[in-house]
Amino acid sequence: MPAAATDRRVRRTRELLRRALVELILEKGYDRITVQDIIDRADVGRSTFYAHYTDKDDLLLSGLEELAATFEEHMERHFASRAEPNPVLAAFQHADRQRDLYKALAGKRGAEVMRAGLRRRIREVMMRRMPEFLPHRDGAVPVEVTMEFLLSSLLGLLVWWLDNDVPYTAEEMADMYMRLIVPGVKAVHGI
Amino acid sequence: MPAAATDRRVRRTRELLRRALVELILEKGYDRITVQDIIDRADVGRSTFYAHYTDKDDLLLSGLEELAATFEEHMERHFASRAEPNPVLAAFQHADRQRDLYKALAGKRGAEVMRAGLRRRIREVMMRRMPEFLPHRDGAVPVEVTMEFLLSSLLGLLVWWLDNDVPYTAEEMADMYMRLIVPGVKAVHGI
Amino acid sequence: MPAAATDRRVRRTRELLRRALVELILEKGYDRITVQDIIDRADVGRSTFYAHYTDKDDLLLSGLEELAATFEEHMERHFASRAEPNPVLAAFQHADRQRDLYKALAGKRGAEVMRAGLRRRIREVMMRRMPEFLPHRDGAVPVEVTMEFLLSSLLGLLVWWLDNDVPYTAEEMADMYMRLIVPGVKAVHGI
Amino acid sequence: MPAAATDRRVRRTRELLRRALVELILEKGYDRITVQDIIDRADVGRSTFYAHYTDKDDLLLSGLEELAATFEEHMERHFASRAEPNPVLAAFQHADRQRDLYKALAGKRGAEVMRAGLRRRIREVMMRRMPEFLPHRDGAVPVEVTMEFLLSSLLGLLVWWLDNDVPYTAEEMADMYMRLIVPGVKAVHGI
DNA sequence: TCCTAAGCGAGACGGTACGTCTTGTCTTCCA
DNA sequence: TGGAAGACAAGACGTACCGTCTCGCTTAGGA
Repeated sequence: MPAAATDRRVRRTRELLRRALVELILEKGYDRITVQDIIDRADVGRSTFYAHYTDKDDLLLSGLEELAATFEEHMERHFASRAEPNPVLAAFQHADRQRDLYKALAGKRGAEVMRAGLRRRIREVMMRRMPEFLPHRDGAVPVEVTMEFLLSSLLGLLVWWLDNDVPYTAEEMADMYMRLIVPGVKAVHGI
Repeated sequence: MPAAATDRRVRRTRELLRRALVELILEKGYDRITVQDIIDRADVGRSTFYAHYTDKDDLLLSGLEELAATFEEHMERHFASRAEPNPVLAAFQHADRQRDLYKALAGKRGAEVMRAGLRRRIREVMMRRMPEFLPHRDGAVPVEVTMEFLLSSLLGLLVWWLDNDVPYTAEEMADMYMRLIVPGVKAVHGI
Repeated sequence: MPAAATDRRVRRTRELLRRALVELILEKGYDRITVQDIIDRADVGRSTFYAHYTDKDDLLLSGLEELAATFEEHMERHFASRAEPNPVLAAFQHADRQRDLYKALAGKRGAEVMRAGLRRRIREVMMRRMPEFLPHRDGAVPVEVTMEFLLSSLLGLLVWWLDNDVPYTAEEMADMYMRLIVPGVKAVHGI
Repeated sequence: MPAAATDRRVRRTRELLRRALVELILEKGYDRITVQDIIDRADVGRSTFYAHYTDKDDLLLSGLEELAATFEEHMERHFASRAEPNPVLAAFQHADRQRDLYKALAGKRGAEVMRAGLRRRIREVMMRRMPEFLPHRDGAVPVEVTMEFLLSSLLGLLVWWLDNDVPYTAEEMADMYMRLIVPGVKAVHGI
């Protein structure tokens, strides 16, 4: 079996479908898209679509994996090249450089299921890193509360910034976010 | 015209439909509900449903109006009876006393469209009140950024608290939220 | 109980409904008419309609009774005033003088149920009169066959004449019909 | 494109639908049948029905085309095999051999729209053939009147014979019909 | 003159069928 | 042998009518 060639074709088809989905989301919003729209745009047969993805949602979420992969790379470069690396800044920068993709996936034209997946992933990362910075203290706010707080405010600002094309740079957004959260977190966790 | 009797019947039917929707959301989530489910539960004819609401969404959003109305009342009582009234606390309390309704409308089984509506409403209230407390200053974070920050973190914590039945009281939640945001807002806006 | 006045009102309402139906049939055909159309045109409440008739069909068929009644009168006058009375001619004349009513009830914009009722009624009259003129003979066509033949051809010509506003007089139509059927009937029944 | 296989499937589906309709008409009459009844009986999806026919009426009328096609064949065989071919006899024979189909389509359980279509088709055939046999003469009955007369009486007798399962053979019916009409037509058109 | 019963309008309602739309499965052919 | 074409079953959608119903208003005899 010519495995290499097959792989190439499979990859191509998947790419066509993903691209079509992103375009269509930006044009009319995830909810108004039908599978028919996608396969027409990708110029692919109906059965082909279902051979690769179980769902419209499945196709969408496959985009999340892709995004996460490129974000990892971006993070590594960021940490390698900076004296004071800041993951929040890295996130805003990454989003800025792939605005359309981010808007399609996380923005208001995107799908709730996508935002939920994004949230879960970031939460997982946070759960690994946070306890180290925010040791539990008597009388302090529980770590999980602080984490939901940080998560919601970060995602809220990020999506708002993207959706409305707010004219601040990634650096400005990250800076403002930090200035808003740091004092409270310090006060509450006594660091 | 027999307006009074007709009004009474109309009100009753709408109430049946709203109640049925809330029950069903809590049972299986908004997205999996069909109009047929709703009218079966409410024991109402299909055409009757469409005589009152254009949509499943329309019915859902009518619940938001209702909620907003009862919240107004709650707020007034709260401000009348307290030495140091706190709108955030009032919100957590109101949600606590109508947990099921709030979970159905704003929770993860509810609909995105509902959360968006809720967000818009709260934003409007904030837009009227905030500028007074957060006067614009050179070098400060723009008010709109602070507002999105406060909005996202408040809604994020509220929905997380409801959805997961996190065992803190409304008072504790409001207190933790305030402790997390106040220092940052003070620092940034110099008050 | 104020019976007289009540009767008057009832009669008026029924008349309004019948008139509305006939008008609407001529305008857009029986099948495309809804009960709502009728009561709007008659300016009558929905429940009033159903208080008087069970159905659109019921209202329609009530017109048949009315028609039959006026036809009876017409026949009597016809027989009283003519040396050689001819029921076929009487029928064409009666239809001619109430063209609109006939067209609405029996024509192509009318209803099948109406034509069937008309056919049944005429058949009943024929069944009482025919055997006298067409005594059963060996080898002859059975009376019932002849009767269906006469019935179909009479109604067919009558409706065709009305629906297409064919420019022959009632007298001419009756005459042609007679000239077409008499020789055959005479030959077959040996009279 | 897999045209052959698709064609086969399409034909099969249409056949299933037609068969289901005929069965249902004979069971409960055209008017009482719903599209749901038809697709349940044919074991076909709702959308499939509407992919092939716009309507219940459309499906019904497609049966007329089918009938006309088989009638053409029957006529040719009849004319080829007989010394004195008679179209009227051919019609009665054809109906006799497909009694159920004819009863469903043209009978009293069928639809008015079907009978109207049948009438129109036969009229068209007659219009091509009649003038040749019935040349216009002064004082004679106009050809169109004679034609409506022949059409109504033929269809009337045919449908009556089918609907009531009248125990005469096709030959007897054709013979009686001819004996009833020929003398009149001869007398009137002087042939 | 008031009372009261019937006829009536208005229109909400439960129910049923419609024709449309989308989904995910399947079969068949083609490259 | 994988992908394209597209027929198909399933079932929800929003619309259109139907026949039932409840409610007050009007009206004209009989008290």
